[in-house]
Amino acid sequence: MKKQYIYLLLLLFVLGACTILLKQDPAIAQNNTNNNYDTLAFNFTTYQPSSQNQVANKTYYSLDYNEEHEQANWVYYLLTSEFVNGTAKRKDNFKADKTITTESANLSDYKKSGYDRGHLCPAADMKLNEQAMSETFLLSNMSPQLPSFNRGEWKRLESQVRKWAIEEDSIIVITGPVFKNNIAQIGKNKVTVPGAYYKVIYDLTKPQKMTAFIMPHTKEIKTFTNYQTTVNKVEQETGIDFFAILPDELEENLEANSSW
DNA sequence: TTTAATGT
Repeated sequence: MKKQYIYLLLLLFVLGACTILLKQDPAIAQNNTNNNYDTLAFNFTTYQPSSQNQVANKTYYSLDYNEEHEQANWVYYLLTSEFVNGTAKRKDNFKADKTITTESANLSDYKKSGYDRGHLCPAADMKLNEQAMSETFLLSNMSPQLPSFNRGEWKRLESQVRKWAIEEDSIIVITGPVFKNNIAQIGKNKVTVPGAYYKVIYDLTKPQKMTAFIMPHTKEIKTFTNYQTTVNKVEQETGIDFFAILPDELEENLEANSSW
């Protein structure tokens, strides 16, 4: 009888140790639980960028809402092959984000503005399930984009990011506007039409690497590869601090290079 | 092709 208790205690101890070990790196630990997508739900704040305004957490991504410009400073999410290869279909159910305390932009702001409701987190990155897809249509995830930009070179960059997610298994993606040389303001809420957009990509698997893009928001534009840059450059342009949790030396090294 | 949207 006593021996059985000892074995039971031993088993519990081992299980406990395993749980603690798996929890050490949330983003990677989640990736190991292939069949439970709820753990991919956005409960990792480890690599969240510095916030300037209201952070709103969605199920599969989070964003920092900038009331002055009526759009996010950044959207941030983990992109895996499961998200890219999902089967959820677009429903184009654009809607205001009622969780934004200062109120998000609304549908009439964009109506007949001549600008697309451009997704910051693309709908095609959230094919995992209906809820994931639906949450990308919140107006807090939108930025007014020239149709030629949104459906052209920016779209091609978004496709490339999805290819990287499949190649690398999982990557962290951060996307947002650069509020410099802004083009216009649209609607009653005066939604800023930004002068440029950035993307920051971080592959956590070893060897770790980062890359970034800053693309001018213009009709005339070169192939997106011409706009590849470093995370440091994006920090300079936006004032956002990315991956502050990394050890300083690693952060400096990764952010100074565009090693993709 | 699908993806990303607008207008009817």
